[in-house]
Amino acid sequence: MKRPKARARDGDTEQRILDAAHAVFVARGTAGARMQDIAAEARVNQALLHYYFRSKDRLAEAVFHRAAGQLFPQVIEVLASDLSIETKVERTVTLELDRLLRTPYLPGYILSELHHHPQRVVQLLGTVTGMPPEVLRRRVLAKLHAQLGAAARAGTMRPIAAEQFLVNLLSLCIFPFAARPMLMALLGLNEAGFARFIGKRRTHLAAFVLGALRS
Amino acid sequence: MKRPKARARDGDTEQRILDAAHAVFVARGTAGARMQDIAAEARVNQALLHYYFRSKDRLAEAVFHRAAGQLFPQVIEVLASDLSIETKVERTVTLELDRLLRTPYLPGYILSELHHHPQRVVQLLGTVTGMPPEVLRRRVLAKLHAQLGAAARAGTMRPIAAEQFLVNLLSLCIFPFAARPMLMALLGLNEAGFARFIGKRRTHLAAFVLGALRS
DNA sequence: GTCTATATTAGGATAGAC
DNA sequence: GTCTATCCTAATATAGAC
Repeated sequence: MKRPKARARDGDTEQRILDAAHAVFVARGTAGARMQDIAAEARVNQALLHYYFRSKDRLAEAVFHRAAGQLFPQVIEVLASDLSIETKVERTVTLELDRLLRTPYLPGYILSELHHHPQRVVQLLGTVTGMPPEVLRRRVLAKLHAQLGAAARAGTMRPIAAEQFLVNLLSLCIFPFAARPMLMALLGLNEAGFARFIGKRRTHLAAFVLGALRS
Repeated sequence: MKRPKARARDGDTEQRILDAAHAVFVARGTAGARMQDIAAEARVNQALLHYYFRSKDRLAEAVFHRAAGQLFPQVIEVLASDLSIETKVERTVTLELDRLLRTPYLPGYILSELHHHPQRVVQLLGTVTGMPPEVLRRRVLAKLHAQLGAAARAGTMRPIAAEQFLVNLLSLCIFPFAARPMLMALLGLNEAGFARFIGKRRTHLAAFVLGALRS
């Protein structure tokens, strides 16, 4: 039974470092983060960060990878499933808003990282979802395309391209968090007010999107 | 007629520096940007950056301020006006998508900066719009609230909170650009493909939003 | 595995000539 | 206003003891 010195009750060191790095990278961005700050947050010294992760860059990648992994698989699962469009909309909204309310800063971090390191998008879609981008695309978009097309032909929904549908849904769920500082100022909300706003949004959004689709 | 040495045909130095700084800050973020790179891009030496802007921080603020100023006033103008809700939606969509198509990286930059420097949001709303946040809020939200309320009572639209309406509209327009690298990979688009996607979106979005509002 | 101490470079900022 | 040269701290990374 191999086990390191079992310091305090903090779980093992590598995890502690990852958690600390997550906090610092999210707050300051990869470029703005300081290894010293991460070490302090993890209550270890700087050398140990390099022992486990070799360089700041690799540590940043590890953090990004883990964060992205928490965020995407669930939604993809839902959207690629055989559920009805109505259920997909409702479930996606609930799933995403509840998830993001617990980590409201994640979208800002992910989008910021992707903006400054577009090469990470490969890692994001590939490694995180477990399938190559083309497969992911086929699974999700093809399914939506089929469902939306059928509904349109049946006359129950007005026609909409699967891509626009997908982007609309993601926009409406994610943007409020990505733009949170701006929206809080614009709408005059504090943390609690923002949470209430999202709470109302949980019921509002499904109605809004389904209303837009209904013919 | 005061005029500096009139180097090349580049406009004056301060402008050149601002433009160069814009390019570098947008690409790498404030923390990741290097003063040396900005100097090179502007074809001046590093000392001159400090002569004009005193410090990297002030230069970053100047760039952010200018960028934000290009982005917001127009939409605010439209949304606070006396135009009908329908016209506001159509005009906002067209205005925003056309504007962003010319500078698709701007939302990523602005959101990234706001995420890492939330204090800039004050500057953003205040200085950029020319009015204090509360006034801005009253002007835009009060107007929308009145219009949406009237339409709901008249039975022509289903009820919707002004805040949700505003956030929905902004989300649908801005998010695709903020998440551009991700969406391009997810949808399998190159630059041209993304532009076509947005082109279709110009007509799609107005119909989508107005469809959602119609009772 | 974890630490202290230190090497080394990078990068923002300034002095001072022109 | 613009340049060259340089200062100086901050920050990543490594060496080597324990």
